[in-house]
Amino acid sequence: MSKRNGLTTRGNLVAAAAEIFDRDGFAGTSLHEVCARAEVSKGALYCHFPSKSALAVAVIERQSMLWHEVKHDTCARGTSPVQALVDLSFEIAERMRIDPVIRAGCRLVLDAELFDVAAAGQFAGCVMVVRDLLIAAERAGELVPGANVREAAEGIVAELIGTQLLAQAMTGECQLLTRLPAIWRVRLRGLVREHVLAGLCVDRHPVAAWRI
Amino acid sequence: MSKRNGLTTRGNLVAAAAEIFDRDGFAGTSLHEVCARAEVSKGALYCHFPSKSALAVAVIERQSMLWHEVKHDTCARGTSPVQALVDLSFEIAERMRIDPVIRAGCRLVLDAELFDVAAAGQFAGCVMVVRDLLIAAERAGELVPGANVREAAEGIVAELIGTQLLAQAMTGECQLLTRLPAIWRVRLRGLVREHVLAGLCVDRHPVAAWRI
Amino acid sequence: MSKRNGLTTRGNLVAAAAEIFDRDGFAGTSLHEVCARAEVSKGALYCHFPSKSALAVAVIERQSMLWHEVKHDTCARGTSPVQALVDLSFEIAERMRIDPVIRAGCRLVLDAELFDVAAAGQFAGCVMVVRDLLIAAERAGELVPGANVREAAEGIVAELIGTQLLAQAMTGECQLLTRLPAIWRVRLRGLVREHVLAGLCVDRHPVAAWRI
Amino acid sequence: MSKRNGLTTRGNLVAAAAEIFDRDGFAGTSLHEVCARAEVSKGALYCHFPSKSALAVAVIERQSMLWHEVKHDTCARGTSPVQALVDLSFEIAERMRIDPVIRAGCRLVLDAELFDVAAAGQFAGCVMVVRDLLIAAERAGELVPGANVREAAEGIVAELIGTQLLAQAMTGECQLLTRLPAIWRVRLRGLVREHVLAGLCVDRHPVAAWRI
DNA sequence: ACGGACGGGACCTCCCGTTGCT
DNA sequence: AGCAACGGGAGGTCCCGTCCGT
Repeated sequence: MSKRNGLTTRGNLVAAAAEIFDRDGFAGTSLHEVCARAEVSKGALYCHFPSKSALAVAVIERQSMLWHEVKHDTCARGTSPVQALVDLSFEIAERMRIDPVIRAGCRLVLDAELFDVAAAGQFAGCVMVVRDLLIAAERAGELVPGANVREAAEGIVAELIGTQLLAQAMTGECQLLTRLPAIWRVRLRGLVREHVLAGLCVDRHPVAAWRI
Repeated sequence: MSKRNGLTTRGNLVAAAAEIFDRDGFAGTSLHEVCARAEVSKGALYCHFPSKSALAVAVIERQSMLWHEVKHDTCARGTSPVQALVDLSFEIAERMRIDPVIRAGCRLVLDAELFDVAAAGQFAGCVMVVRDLLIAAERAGELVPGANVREAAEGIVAELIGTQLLAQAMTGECQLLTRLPAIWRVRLRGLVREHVLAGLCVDRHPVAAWRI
Repeated sequence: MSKRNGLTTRGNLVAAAAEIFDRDGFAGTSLHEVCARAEVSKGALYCHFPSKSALAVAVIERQSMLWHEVKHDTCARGTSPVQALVDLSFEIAERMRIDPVIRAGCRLVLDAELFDVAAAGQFAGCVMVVRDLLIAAERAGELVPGANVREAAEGIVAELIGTQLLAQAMTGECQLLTRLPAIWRVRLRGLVREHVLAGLCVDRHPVAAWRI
Repeated sequence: MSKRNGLTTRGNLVAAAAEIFDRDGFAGTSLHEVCARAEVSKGALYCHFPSKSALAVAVIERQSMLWHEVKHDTCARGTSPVQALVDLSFEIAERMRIDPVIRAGCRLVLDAELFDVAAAGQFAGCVMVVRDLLIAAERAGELVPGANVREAAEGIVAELIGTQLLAQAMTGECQLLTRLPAIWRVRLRGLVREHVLAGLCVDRHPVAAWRI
């Protein structure tokens, strides 16, 4: 077999692990299958990760990086903060539907207390991204006075996650995307000023294709 | 060992399984440990459940029964439907904190697609309970005109679940109870009439002790 | 459930055991499946047989009884001893094809040394039946002078069994019946007098239907 | 423990498996005991054979190889084809008595329909070896005119197998060797020309020691 | 005679992590 | 860096035989 780059091997392993963690959970995942999908051998895996847990942490960390990439891409469009928040939610929903890294990360944090630290950082990062956007919106005068930014940020993320899980459990598929407009209709009422709400586009803004 | 009743053994197994499924997930749970905790042997388990999956389904089904018990108990107090809904949410939150059957059921439905049918029924039952209360509230004239009952029910359940998961992942504990007032403040705004909202008690109503 | 006769239960168990021993061998047979097929419970089985081995021995003993039944039926037709021997072989071949008791008995004697005694008696009985017919033929002057009756009897039974196994292993089915004429052509040459051989009907003589 | 060669481990496993399959049959064999006898661990076995069935198939395949080795060795002596056939039968009989691979292979093909393909190939190979020798004998003018070579080959193998099984079941030991002269006396009559038969040595020709 | 919960024990499978070798 | 063989162990399954109750 041709020699691969070390980084390539590591990346393949994380990608393969994300897919199978997403499908089978942490305890249900076999490193053998991960190696087979990444087309490397067990020895190679243990060259990069000292244990199964370390591999899972790597998946979670990669998910965290994706969070910030998404936020950066969304903000780069130059829309208003609230609009950026809505767009961000669509982007998150889309990724929860198809990106194994995101899906696996969400699942792993529920699977084991081993990952508490990583998991906390993970969700905290997500909440922080939302809160930062809300703070920016507050500074831009888009929020109603007296809005509790921290509470709102946590509530938004919680509802997104809950909706995703509920939809997945009940329909077997993820329909978070189709529920987003209704969610925002409830969420933004009482949080965003009327005139901002009127100018908001609560729909999907396709961004440029992003690599898996 | 003395001979126990078959139903007692079965109940012990479900209770023990709920605790360990809750702690370790489906794939991470060892039937050996379940048997040890229930103080029965592997053979006895095999008498009642043909497989690990069947045991998990039994846990989920028992959770569904608890849902309806909770609803029944809550409605039996004779309060208004909206108040019953709020009280119900506190009851659910409390059980999510301490009742292994409820916790395990919530976790199992995320663990395997094997349980899709059971899981769908499970969450569907929960949504249905909420929706029934909302419909009763609508008939009692407690809701604002034009309220989308179905959407609201799904949104409420989704936010409760998401909040629970988020709190658990970030803090290691479940703090759904402390977040409920804030959740209802957002949720009921625009759904329930002002005068009803004013008379609402958004706090915990301890019910009679319930057996595990 | 209606009360069954004790003997009926025992007979059902032997019949069910024969089918499954035939299919799965001794070690591969589950008493659970035997009980299910016989529509009795484990307790009932252990009322009649103290162990799995005892059940197998009962199957073998029943097979021995069938051997002698077959011989009796065949001799009752009043043909010459050599003709009776040929007819008997067809009857044996037919039963090896469809009678679970015979098939299971043949298989069990190869499965465990636990049954050595029973097995020896089993095959010895079969050889004895053949030898008795050969002795009768010798007395009737149908054999060539100097024929070794004992050797011939063992050889005949050995070839029948070997042919059965070979055919079964190679074709997945038992074609002993179709090979019998060729076997007898070789076997009887040098054993039976020419004029007897000329009058012999080497073909299947269907006897009256026999119960399973 | 010191690292062994992969092929050595595999060979040890097949040899150990042959012994225990021979003694206990397929279903009655414990892979734990196989591993203990081969002095390898379960994991090592799993590296070479994905399942118990695969291990059994490997035993059968090795037996097939032994068949052809035996034929090759026998023919290499340069005797006449019929003499080679007789010598081959003694070799087979000897191996059936002491070679676990041969014994296990014979037993496995009766144990499970899983091995139908392997079993068919196994016995077909044995029949083919005999038939090839008979064809060579026919070309050498050693057979009587009109001899049915195919029928004779199958009959010979069938009688050898049947005799082996019968002797084993009745006496607990294998006495095929002692019965071979009598078998050949019957078998070769009417198949081989008189003058060839006269010069035949129907006795054991010890070959060079062969490795297990 | 019969039913079925029950005990305890292996069975095969398969997994995680290590080790010598390339 | 990467690999195949390997070690040890535990998991789920299922089985045989017992025991109480009917």
